[in-house]
Amino acid sequence: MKTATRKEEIVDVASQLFKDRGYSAVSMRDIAQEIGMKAASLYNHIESKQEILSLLILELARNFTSGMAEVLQTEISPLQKIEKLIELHIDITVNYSEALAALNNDWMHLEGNDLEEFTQMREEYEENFRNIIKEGISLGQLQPRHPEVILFSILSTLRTLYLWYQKRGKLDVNVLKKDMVAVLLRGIV
Amino acid sequence: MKTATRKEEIVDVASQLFKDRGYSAVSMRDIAQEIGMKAASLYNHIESKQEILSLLILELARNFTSGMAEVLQTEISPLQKIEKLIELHIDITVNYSEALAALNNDWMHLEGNDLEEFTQMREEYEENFRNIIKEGISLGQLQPRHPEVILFSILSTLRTLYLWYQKRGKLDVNVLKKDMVAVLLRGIV
DNA sequence: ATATTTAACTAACAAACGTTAGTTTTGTAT
DNA sequence: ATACAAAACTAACGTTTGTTAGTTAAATAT
Repeated sequence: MKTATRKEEIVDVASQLFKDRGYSAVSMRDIAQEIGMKAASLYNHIESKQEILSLLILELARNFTSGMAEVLQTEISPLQKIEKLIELHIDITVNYSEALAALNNDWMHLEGNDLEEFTQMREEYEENFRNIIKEGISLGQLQPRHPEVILFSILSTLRTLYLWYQKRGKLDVNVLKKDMVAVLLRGIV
Repeated sequence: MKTATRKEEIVDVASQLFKDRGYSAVSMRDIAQEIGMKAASLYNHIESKQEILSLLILELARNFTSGMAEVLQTEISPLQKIEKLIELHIDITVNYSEALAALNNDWMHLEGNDLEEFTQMREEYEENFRNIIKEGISLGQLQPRHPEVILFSILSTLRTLYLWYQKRGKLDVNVLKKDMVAVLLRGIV
């Protein structure tokens, strides 16, 4: 992937290292070396190591939030909304798998307002998802099981999809969407 | 939980900190302070920070391996084997949720032989699980979908269950087992 | 060509890291 | 009471950490 600016390149390279080793185990010297410069030079483009993490995670979180907003304002059934959300996760996974790793594993290393903003977005996202599930149960479209269990089983699969998509990365995106929707909604038996 | 020896207490306290912040972000001084001693004193009981991680992860991994072995040698159908494995994961989650976090998030910080041993156990476990799924498909007990997708959707849910079990930790274990089996096997629609 | 900005560099900082050495306290057995 | 072992302590080590200051090279504008 060609990165336009140097700042974007730094964030991009950092995200790959974060995915493999985690935020705390990656030093500024590691990032610099991977690019081919000295650590001090990074600071001509970014403010701090924190800023890299913040850029990675918050940008992606806003992506999820706006995707959810779009689904919510579409006039379709709860079941169709869930399908749309599954597709949203898959699209994001395919395009931002490195940043997704940081979001999943290193969000707790955000500081101050960034941390607050993230956790709030995450809570809201889950709450919206939960409400869709509850509505689906009310309408008889979903099995009358504990909404929390349903929400968890769907989200945990979608959130860790990035780990698998790269490893067995030959699957076509549209095939993957069809299969995931089928497995998550209709089970495997 | 009462811990018999001081070594066990150190490992136990460390596992809680690792769960919240990750291995690399937790210092020996953090662990010591939580217990109420100085960092240097830890070395009267353990060899290194690495040893703590290794004890946590490898012990748990062997737990999964022996659980899988037990399921494999039982003469039941593939579907029933999958149910047994779901219950195995839930039992382990309930009893070792802190160590599970380390296993999931910090295994890559294992070194040398420990890292090799872990990755091999993990590969074998997944391979065994995959074979059970394939057999289930052959027998017509499971939908004829890509085994990889089925394996992934089940494992990703079970592996991150520890994140949810504590947050909404009021659910009875047996209820949880029933619900998870139902959701994972028969879907939600 | 000259001046100005951009982005690299070297050197160094103070703090935190895992760990070791040597010493003192604590608990137990005789 | 004395001797011994276990487990705490203080002090310090050599590295590594994120980051700053000051300087030089490269690119751009006038």
